[in-house]
Amino acid sequence: MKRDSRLSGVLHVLLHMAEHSGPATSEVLAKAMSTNPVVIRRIMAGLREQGYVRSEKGHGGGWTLARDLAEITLRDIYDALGRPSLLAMGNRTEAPGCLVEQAVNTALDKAFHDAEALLLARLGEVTLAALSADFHARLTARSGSLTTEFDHA
Amino acid sequence: MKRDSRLSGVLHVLLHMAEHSGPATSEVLAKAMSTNPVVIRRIMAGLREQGYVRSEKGHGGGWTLARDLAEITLRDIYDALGRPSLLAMGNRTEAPGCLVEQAVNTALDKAFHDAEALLLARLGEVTLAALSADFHARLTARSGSLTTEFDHA
DNA sequence: GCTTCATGTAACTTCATATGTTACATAAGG
DNA sequence: CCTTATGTAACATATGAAGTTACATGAAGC
Repeated sequence: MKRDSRLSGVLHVLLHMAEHSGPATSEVLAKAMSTNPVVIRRIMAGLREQGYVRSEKGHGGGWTLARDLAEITLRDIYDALGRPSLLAMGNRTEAPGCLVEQAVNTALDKAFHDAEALLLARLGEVTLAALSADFHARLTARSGSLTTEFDHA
Repeated sequence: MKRDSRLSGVLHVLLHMAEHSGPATSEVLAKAMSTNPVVIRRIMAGLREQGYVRSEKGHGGGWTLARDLAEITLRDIYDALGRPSLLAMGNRTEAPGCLVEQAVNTALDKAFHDAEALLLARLGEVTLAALSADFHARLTARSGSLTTEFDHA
């Protein structure tokens, strides 16, 4: 199962934007994420609709945060991405009339639902500000300069 | 994200085997699951190695349960399948040296790990016997005959 | 023995989807 | 009006589950 890394990617981008003064272009963010500018725009489009970021065209344009990091939880970002399925496993739906399948699916669904609920609750507890604070803690722990550590490549 | 339905499929097959007197051939199980016999064999191969089922070739051959349903939990089956990833979401690993990515991944990993642990715990609480009991309860609730309800098609 | 029925397995195709790329339209500075 | 940026469609690629075909292996019945 290939795992969806969009949530991880978006959070990465948003934190980089927070460290960036002024609008950050898709190209700059793409370089930092070793990906393509179009991928950045595609991911950010959903966030813009939800009001988490703003975009501006033309000279001096790019992406800026529209809210304080303390107001955004990981759950918010997950929702803004369209709530992609969290679990890699699902039920067969070939024969929903089969009572055996119903028994199996009912049991699995319960376990799956509980796990999803816990995960969503955990994501709701963490703000981007907390992640940013963790980042800065790691930064000082390494005693490196911001610009140096900021580079990926 | 396409979801892996092997666990659901295997449980379905095992419960059908429990209702089946004598060895069930891959072809019979495949028909009940509306899939291909080879898919059945592929999935069952792992279970055989773990001692949950036996297979016999030739006339009168097929698959039989090697243990009591009460001794097998959903977690056991999950393990026998090779513990495929439970979560559909993962971390980017493009720039593991990036402190921003480290902060993001640490937070996500924690949430993911908690959810996985809960799910595995839940799976460990449910035995195949419990699922079978649920199936039989549904059967009597519908007041149908076993042979009729057993058919998918 | 030989035929038949079944599993065992490799190799291939198909399908879904995240990800990456190209191309071009649109809008805002200068 | 040229440059810079986003916006988006269209296409390409990669991965992995699921399905299929083909053939080998082994056990029962004749």
